[in-house]
Amino acid sequence: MQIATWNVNSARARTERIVQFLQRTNVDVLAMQEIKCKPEQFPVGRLEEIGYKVISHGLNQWNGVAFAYKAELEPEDIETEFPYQPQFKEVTEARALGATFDGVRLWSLYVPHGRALDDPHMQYKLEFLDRLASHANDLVNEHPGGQVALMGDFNIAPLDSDVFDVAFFETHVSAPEREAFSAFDQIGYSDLHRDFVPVGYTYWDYQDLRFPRNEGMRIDFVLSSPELTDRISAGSIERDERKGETPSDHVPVISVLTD
DNA sequence: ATGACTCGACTATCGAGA
Repeated sequence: MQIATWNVNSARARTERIVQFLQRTNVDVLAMQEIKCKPEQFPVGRLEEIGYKVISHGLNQWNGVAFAYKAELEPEDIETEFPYQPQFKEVTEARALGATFDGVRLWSLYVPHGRALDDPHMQYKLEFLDRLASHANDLVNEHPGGQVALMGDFNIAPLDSDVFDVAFFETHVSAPEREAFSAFDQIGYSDLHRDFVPVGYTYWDYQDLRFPRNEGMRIDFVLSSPELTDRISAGSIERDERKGETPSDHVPVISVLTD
């Protein structure tokens, strides 16, 4: 099974990009973030034409998460939030979508940005990660041998080498954020791509020629439970997806799992 | 070239992104 994650920065603006990616890679499940639409606005018909179905969760033009999956798969136990997922301004935002495919529990996740170190959004981000780690820990404790993948835009660069200039950034590289990210390692989850692609970015800002200058950030990850980590046979960052007409500012990350 | 932001929204500036 091949799974992928991609912050598409609008499902509607990126429809043909998504279609071409699915046709080119033939992935079984694609977790998407920042779909920026409600389910009734998602271009479901276009994906059905190429043999994929869609589950999406979006409240408005912000955030939004989804799965595109091969039509023959049957997702189970769909959840549009995880237990104790924090709210922002009394709203549980569309930042998490869970579904089980062929016995593998997948979460499509769009971790809050944080905005600034002293912004309330940063506390929201840290709480979101803390409660996500709690849930991830519960999943493997309650189901020993459970295969779980936390897939998405974590909005954290864990290593200095994951950004083009660590001094340029305040958020995404701070100690509290990296500590929150390392909690997943402490409960046994692994970065599924680091061994295959030790160096490389997944995001380049649209501004200031960031992509031509290769000034990016590595902030999109697949964090896997031990039993799923045992199945990984290849991983890639699809850097070429940042090229061409109207790309997302993020590129897809693909994981190949043995059967 | 991979080239100087982009998206969707109260359609015209603006919040948000990172």
